[in-house]
Amino acid sequence: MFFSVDPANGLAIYEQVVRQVTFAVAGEVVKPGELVPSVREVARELTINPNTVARAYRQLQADGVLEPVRGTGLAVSSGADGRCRERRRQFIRVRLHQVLLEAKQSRLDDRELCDLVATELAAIQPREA
Amino acid sequence: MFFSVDPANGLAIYEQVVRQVTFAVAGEVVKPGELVPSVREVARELTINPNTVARAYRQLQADGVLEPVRGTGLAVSSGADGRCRERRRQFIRVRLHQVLLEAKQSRLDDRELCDLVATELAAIQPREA
Amino acid sequence: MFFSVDPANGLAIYEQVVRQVTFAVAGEVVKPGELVPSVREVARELTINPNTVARAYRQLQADGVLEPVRGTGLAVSSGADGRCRERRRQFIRVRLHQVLLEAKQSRLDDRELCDLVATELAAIQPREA
Amino acid sequence: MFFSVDPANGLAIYEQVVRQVTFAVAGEVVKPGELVPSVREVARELTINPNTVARAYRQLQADGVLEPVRGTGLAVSSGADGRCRERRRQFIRVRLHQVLLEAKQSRLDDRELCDLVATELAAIQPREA
DNA sequence: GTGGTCTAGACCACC
DNA sequence: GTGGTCTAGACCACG
Repeated sequence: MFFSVDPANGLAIYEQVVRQVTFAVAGEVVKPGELVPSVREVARELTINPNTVARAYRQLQADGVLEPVRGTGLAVSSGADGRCRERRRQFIRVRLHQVLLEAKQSRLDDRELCDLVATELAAIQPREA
Repeated sequence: MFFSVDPANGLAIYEQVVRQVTFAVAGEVVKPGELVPSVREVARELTINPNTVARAYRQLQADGVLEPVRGTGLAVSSGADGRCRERRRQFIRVRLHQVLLEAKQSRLDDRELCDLVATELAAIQPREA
Repeated sequence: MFFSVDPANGLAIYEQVVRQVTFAVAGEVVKPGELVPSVREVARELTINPNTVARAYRQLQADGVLEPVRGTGLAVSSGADGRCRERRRQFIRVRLHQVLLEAKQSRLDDRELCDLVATELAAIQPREA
Repeated sequence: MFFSVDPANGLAIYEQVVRQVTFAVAGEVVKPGELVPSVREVARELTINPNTVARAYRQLQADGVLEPVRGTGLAVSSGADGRCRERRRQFIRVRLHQVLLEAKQSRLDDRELCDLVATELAAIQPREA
């Protein structure tokens, strides 16, 4: 299993699944043509409702990330990796923009904001000379 | 009026009001002891329901940011500015952490991530040397 | 001035004034026939709205505790001391009953309740061999 | 249903619900992990508005007494029993203190006060040796 | 089915 | 005028 969810996250569980799968494809943890775990398996593994997984997979099909293989399961669509990378980039970009804009609009001091960004960037990247 | 809301933001309107007021106090747009606009005034101004504003103001009282002045209105509590600044810092910090961690976990390339951060930081800051 | 109010008490200010005067009469701090401070004086002293004091005095007249002395002010009614003592007794009795009943209904342990009562009784009475 | 409300109590209905639930948890009528009756069920049972119940439950979440189980309902938080017991104790203690102090300050005779306390304590306790 | 949110409109006490 | 409370009814996302 290449993803997990946090039920007490505030975000909808099915959305967490959608994003996790999208990012897994973007990061080439699963490649086009490979099968993703079945709805039942994911539900059992994460102890969430199968309906919730089904809903996520339904949206991923609508997104063109997954496609059904008759009688076998769901596979990552060909070319989905590129699209997922773009989606990941957009996602990160928008969220970054939001938080930085919000900080600026709240009249947070420039220096304090830069400090925060630097600190958090460093915290994320364990090794960085 | 020192704040506004976006009804189609995804976030609850009352939460937007709570945050806006908190940030306004943090940025010293309103200072301790000063009255905030009345429930009805805010509701009229933002064309939202008075109950929604009342709910936000109620939470701000629970947060120790506002306090009632009987028959007069709600005023910023003394010492609320410091607490609001801390709350603002925490808020920004957590959101930054979330998005950066998410980027890292999705195996986004370090260089691409840094480019994004630099770009968005520049976009936020009007003056660019 | 033989009483005070706490604006941030939750209870209405005018009710606090009513009760304080009633209890002052019951405790013979002011006796029948004596004048109570004027509306303006009380308002100035407690820095509350004169309307609020007037309202309290109005109710005290309706209660038969105060009566107007033409051109002079308001005086404690004759016989008001007895009535105020009875009112005070009732008031305390009812409030005691409420809190004890509530404690019992919430399944608070008998022993813990008795401890609380004893402790608070002792705290009230500074000297008690 | 392990609680009830009195609409004409002076206290806000939602506050009565908050207190009843808190005391029920303190008295182990409901235990951590167990679900509390749904908003709609309580509203139907007590014939009050669902919004009023929702408001009480919202505050209980803020108090850390209840926590949402997505799509299932609200459950008593783990460790809430201890906190609720402490809160119950504080609540009773403060109310006792208020009424006793008030009695003392109104110069009520010590003997009369003790009589009142003894009488009401006896009235509360069914068994009387 | 669950809780969460919002709107609309009403009544209250207080100043 | 102010905030506080309650009711009524609607829509949403989630499981």
